[in-house]
Amino acid sequence: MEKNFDIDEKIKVQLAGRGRFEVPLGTTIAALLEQAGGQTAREAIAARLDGKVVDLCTPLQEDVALEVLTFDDSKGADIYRHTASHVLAQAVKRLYGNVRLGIGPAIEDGFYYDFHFDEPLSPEELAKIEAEIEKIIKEDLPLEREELSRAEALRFFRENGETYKVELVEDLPTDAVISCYRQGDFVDLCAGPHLASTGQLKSVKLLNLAGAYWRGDENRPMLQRIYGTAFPRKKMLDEYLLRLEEAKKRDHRKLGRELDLFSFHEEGPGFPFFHPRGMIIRRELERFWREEHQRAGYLEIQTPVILNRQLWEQSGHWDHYQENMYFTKIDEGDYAVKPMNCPGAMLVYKSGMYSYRDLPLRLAEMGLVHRHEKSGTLHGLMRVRSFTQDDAHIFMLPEQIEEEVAGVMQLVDKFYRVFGFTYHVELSTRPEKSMGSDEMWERATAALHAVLRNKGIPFKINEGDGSFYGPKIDFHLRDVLGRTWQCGTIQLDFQMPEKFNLVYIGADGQKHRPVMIHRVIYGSLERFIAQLIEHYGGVFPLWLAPVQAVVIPITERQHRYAREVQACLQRDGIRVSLDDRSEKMGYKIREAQLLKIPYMLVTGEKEESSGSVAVRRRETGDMGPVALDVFREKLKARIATRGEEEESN
RNA sequence: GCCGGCGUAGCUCAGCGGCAGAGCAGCGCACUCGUAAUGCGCAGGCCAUGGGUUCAAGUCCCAUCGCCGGCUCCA
Repeated sequence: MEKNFDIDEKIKVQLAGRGRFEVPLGTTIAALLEQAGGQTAREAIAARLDGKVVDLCTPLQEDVALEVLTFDDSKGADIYRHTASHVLAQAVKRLYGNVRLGIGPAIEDGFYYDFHFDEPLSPEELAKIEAEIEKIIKEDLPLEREELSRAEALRFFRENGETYKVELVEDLPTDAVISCYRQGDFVDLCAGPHLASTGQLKSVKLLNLAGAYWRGDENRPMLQRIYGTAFPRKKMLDEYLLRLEEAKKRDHRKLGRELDLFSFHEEGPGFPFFHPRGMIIRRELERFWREEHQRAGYLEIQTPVILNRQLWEQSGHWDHYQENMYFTKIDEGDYAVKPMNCPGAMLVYKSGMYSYRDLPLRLAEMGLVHRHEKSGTLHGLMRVRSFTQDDAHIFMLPEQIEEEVAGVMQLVDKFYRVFGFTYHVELSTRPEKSMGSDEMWERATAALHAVLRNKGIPFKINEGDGSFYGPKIDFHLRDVLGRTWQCGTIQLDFQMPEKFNLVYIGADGQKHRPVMIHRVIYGSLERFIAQLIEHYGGVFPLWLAPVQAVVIPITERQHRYAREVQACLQRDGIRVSLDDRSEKMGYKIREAQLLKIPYMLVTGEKEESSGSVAVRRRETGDMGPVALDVFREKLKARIATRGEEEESN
């Protein structure tokens, strides 16, 4: 018991949602919450004290406003999982003698901890570690915060051989408060806050094992990272695991194979092969893209895949991008396979003479680029070594920046809307290493700002994350599983026009330098298709479906009629196949459902005699008979609208 | 590229020193069927590739290639 001479002194606490409390000076938050009672108090993880997040064991020293953090609060969830990561570290320390600790933060949906083991850990051992974690939770060890001096901290971690922790302490700013958290026999350097005790953890699960460079630097040692997650209720963990399973089922690599869309082969690692069904999706995406770009005033170009070395030297790629490029020789001359389309577009611009009245000039290109990606980074269609960018370069007057950027944003919005993606926007500003005058940067960044503001679009600023030639706006798609993908980007570029000495003739008859926008909407056709596959779970909307309808005759007697039905729909450009195998109708339907074909047209005796088809929809099942020409017209209309107005039948 | 794991039939997987297996898919035959799997039969393999250990190697060891989970990087 602490002796306190001011034991009678009271302080006033404003507890959010619960009103005012008066308690003795030095009362801990936990004690106050116990007194207050209620659901929130029981689920409390930490508290926000006048805006600062602190442990529940923090004593109250003055009149304050207090807010309880629970798992529902993202900060609360982080604290919960951060404590789980400490328990993981404790378990590992108990089980393995010679192990050194790296770092162990909470991340989205979970946590990890990095360890240096003498002998690599095998995945089977995760179960053992999990069991030890359970034990520590049962032990219900209180977490105690202690602050110590830099010298004390260094001595402590040096004595314990924790070289990584020593490095962390050494790198802390001189004025930093250095704190450790202790739970039983385990002490870890940590700013906190934490749960009050390990017993507050309920469902902790270790998920996988991976290598990770110390401090993310590929020149430093590689540690072993254990990933896990934690939830206050078993049910929440189960739901999360179910979501992971669901994501696995939607994996575009699996669906790509099952739906026969594309393949990869050892003969060309990272180079995708598109199959006929996959090509249909590509072509439909391109068709939509061309229609919309023509409407938006773009002109399409195509530039060569292989270009001379000198061009890449001029563009700066030779110096800055060489390790990602492929090279070849033609008649003794050095050439490179293009990793980007811009230099080609520069040459197209330079082949003409432009007046200010010709601008903006919007040159679009479905450009196939090749980039040498490190072998370990390849990932299905998401990360490949050759891909098609839906590129465009807009050459314009400086005063046209705002309008053009707004135009691109509008186009981006139209595209993502069609696929049912929501998205958020990020604005990246001038990085350390960059080119151009301050004035240019300010002007460009202000222009991007202005467009976002005028459109009332909320955005996040990524300070210093722009490209070296200009600021940019990135679009992050959110798919049906809630994952986000960086997709479209709009980059302002003052550098390329300079390097290539681009000019236009102004109203004053003098030569001026145009400004350029570099932008993509799909990003890369390959990656976008991968996203679509996962977003839709392979269930493509009618206009993208590789097979839009399948005709299913019930017996051989209807084969002739079935062929007529197929031919009738094919004449109008509908992608329709015929399943005339000697199988039962149920079997054919099952197969069509698994292939996610939008319409199954059952043709039996009744349909033949009435010139109709029995329509079965992928989503809703049997819809009953419809006259063939009525169905055909409806289907055509539905395909043409690209799902903008889904009809009921 | 780095760390760890994995490569067996088209696909999903079993076999883990002693004769290479199953289900699905495929092919053939029979069945002619009304909204998610008809039956029978037949094929299908340089067990990723190259080396080694062993009387004997999918199985153990080494190397290479590819894939998977991460790190780094990125459309």
